[in-house]
Amino acid sequence: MNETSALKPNALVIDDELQIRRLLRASLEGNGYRVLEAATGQDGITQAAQHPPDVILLDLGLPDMDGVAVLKRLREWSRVPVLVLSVRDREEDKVAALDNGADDYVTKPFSTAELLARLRAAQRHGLPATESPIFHSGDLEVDLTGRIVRLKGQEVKLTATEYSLLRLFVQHAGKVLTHRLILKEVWGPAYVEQTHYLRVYIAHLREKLENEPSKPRLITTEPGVGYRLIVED
Amino acid sequence: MNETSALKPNALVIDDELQIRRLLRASLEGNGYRVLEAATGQDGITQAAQHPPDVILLDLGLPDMDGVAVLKRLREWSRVPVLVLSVRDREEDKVAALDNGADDYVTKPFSTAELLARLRAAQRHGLPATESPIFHSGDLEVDLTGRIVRLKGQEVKLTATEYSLLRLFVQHAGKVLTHRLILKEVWGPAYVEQTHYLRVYIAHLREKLENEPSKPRLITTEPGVGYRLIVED
DNA sequence: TTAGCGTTTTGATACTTTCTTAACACCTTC
DNA sequence: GAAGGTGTTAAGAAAGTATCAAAACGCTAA
Repeated sequence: MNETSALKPNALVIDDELQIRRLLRASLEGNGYRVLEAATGQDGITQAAQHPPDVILLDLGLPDMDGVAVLKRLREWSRVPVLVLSVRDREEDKVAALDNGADDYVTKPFSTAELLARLRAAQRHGLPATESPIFHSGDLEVDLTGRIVRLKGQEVKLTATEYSLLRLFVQHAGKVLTHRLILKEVWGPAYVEQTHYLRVYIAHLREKLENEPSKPRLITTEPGVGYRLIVED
Repeated sequence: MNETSALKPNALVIDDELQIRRLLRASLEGNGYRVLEAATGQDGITQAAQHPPDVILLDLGLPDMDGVAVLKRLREWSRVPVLVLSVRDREEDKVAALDNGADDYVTKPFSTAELLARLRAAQRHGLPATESPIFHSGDLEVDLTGRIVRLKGQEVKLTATEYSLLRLFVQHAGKVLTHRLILKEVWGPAYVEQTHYLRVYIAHLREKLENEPSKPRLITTEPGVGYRLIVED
């Protein structure tokens, strides 16, 4: 039974020097990041827009535009953590970068371990300490981060398997999920033929979540295909 | 962001050297901060709890306790931005501080302008200004700043492990915590498989905190998944 | 250094919940 | 009314959980 795997964070490296990019790619990939690269400020902005990264490493000495200008442009629409890398150690450069939205300023040459630690610190700022997103449909409420299911405000107890089935439906709310897909996601690839498991557990969920389990309104059957979670509101 | 901080942010300086405190006070007051001071780690923690500051400047070389220990204690209940000041320039000191929740690490001697800019950057991560650091649920009361647990007003003595387990629950009150997560946080990553530890200590907590330990209402079991602290009121 | 004490770790066993399987009823379509 | 897919129920098997208690550990004070 598989868990939702924590995805690798994406880091975007904006630096014109190939050597630095290589060094950073090696360090970052060795520490669980997926790395995107841009050699110019313009390209960096474009990439950040197309594939929003979890953190940006920005060199100040770019060929096409000033690093602080890149930062300003980014900050017009994004709050992604930005760690500035620079050979310049002048106070006013640091102040300018930090006051224009940089989360940290690291002077080259830098120690890899320190850089990674500062990166982790910067990433913490990215995550807002907000409430968890809650899925609603009719009387049903599902808090995916708290693993809490409520019906008309009242908590419903689900077993591990029931919950992981419901979570799959919530993650694809409104869409038809085929038997095979559900079995693969909830029980694992070896179980794609065991459609009777699915029937038993769909019955359990309906028993616990539907007003009239024999007339399901929440989890509907798509005969010959699969099931679907209906979204109301 | 709280009202006062919009006008004059409070900065708490934790440093044993009078000279440094004077220097920082001058710089900070000259730039619109209201300054509080503490000469020891213990006093710093107390002051932070009593007058929640908007930002903390923490020296690592304190006489009474290790700076990182102060940081850890603060992070048990507060997310206030902390800027570490230190004469130590060693990589492992920086990594330790940053990974234990510091927002930035500045090596002495520092440039005042840079320090102020880093301070502004740290403050931008502006975290929800101080909720009450005392948690309540039913008869239970947990004071995270003083590490005090009360039941119907009466203090309950918990061992170090019991407290750190309870603290984890309080910090994620209402949410289901998986066995693995709890074991990783309380015992360390090497113990994620030792679910037996967890059972024993959950039993201890229930024995000390529940009315009827065999019918737990406070710490509930989510079979096959983990445990959860129930929030009442 | 050692004795004593509270805490942590380990082990054994009883207990509870969930999973798996199977048997059968049902409904819809041809 | 047969056939295929679907729904319901229940029981044993398996997995996970609670509890008690003893052993090992580590700290403090004599």
